Amino acid sequence: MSIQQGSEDAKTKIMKASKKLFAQNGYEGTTVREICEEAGVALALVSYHFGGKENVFYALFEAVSPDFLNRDYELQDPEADLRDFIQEFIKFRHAEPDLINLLQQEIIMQSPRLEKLQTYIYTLWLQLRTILEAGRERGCFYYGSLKHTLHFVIGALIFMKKVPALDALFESADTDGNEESLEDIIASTILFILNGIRI
Amino acid sequence: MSIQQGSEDAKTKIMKASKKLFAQNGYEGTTVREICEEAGVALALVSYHFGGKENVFYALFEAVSPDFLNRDYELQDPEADLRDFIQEFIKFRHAEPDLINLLQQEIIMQSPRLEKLQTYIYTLWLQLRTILEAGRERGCFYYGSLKHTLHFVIGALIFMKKVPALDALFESADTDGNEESLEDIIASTILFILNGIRI
DNA sequence: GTCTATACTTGGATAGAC
DNA sequence: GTCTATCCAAGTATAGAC
Repeated sequence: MSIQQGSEDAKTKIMKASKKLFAQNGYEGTTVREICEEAGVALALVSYHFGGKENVFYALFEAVSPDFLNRDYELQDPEADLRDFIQEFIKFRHAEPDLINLLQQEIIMQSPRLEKLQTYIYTLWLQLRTILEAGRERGCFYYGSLKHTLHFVIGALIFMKKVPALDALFESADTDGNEESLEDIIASTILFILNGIRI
Repeated sequence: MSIQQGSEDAKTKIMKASKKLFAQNGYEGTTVREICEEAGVALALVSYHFGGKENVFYALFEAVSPDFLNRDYELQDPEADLRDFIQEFIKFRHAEPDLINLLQQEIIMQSPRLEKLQTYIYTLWLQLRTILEAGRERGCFYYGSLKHTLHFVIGALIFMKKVPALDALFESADTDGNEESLEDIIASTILFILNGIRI
């Protein structure tokens, strides 16, 4: 066994390059040639290591193990659970922005690849649904339609993307020039969502 | 001049077909061949009438004149303005779901076509921003970061898509079997957003 | 204005040398 | 395990008849 020294192997390079490019230009908007050029390896290596473009895509998600996916909520205090859920989601989003970005694209495009990703997505949003339901039962939360509320919350959590075409819209939005720490973002997201459904 | 009788001309057929397919499979996921097949016309007619695939795309947005884009808010009562804005947006979304869907995809994918669509988008969300700012100044609304609040509200408004992969998540979410009238959706969206930012 | 047939381009995957 | 060179499929756009 050889110690990893200096440059990584082609497989790793391909995964890093593809994560970046997929997030930037989408799955279909990215070519294998671009990936290999970005990775600095030969074209053939995508087929050799992964067996095709599509498998590179799946490998990106398999490589990540989001701890919070397996988090078990006690549901004793749904409001605290919801705060925790939002916090964990935003932390993950912050750690893996490209992956979240890519996932978001795939969801919106209803890509045929979603089926194999269903496990990740479904588990995640099911936690949210369970918390929301428990909260309503216990009288912590108030909302009319669970379905719509899920849409609202997911939308608020997932839609956080830098859109060059809209930069001017958000620019100088908060002129006090404050830094946006991760904590600030978490706090204001929790505030917005909880206010939206709290009695 | 001839009266339109029975079947439309190829140009209209192409626009209808492409709106449907673009919304369903995305711009890049749709081929000119598919469009012409769906429209029941010959392949060459896309180039003949529009000068290429991309111009078909733009034609879809040029054809629509969303009245509410030019709506002028007095800002005397920001809360009422916001209610009105949400209502008008959802009504438009309901009337042109394919177009909103397509726009949403393009935004998330940061497509190169967004530049030419900027006019529509920018005007729309600028109205929202203006209302939010006026509301904060007048003490109707409370929120920490304008930028994040814009993200939340836009996310809540725009993310409303049937995702087959997540159907089971929303299914039987509201077991009371109520019909979802447009008014219900509007009401619950207004409720969620206003609660989120109201003092 | 609409058709059929085809040219041109690009992208994914493979063969075979090293 | 990585490379270069090549094949094949699919997509856009064009030419030319009707």
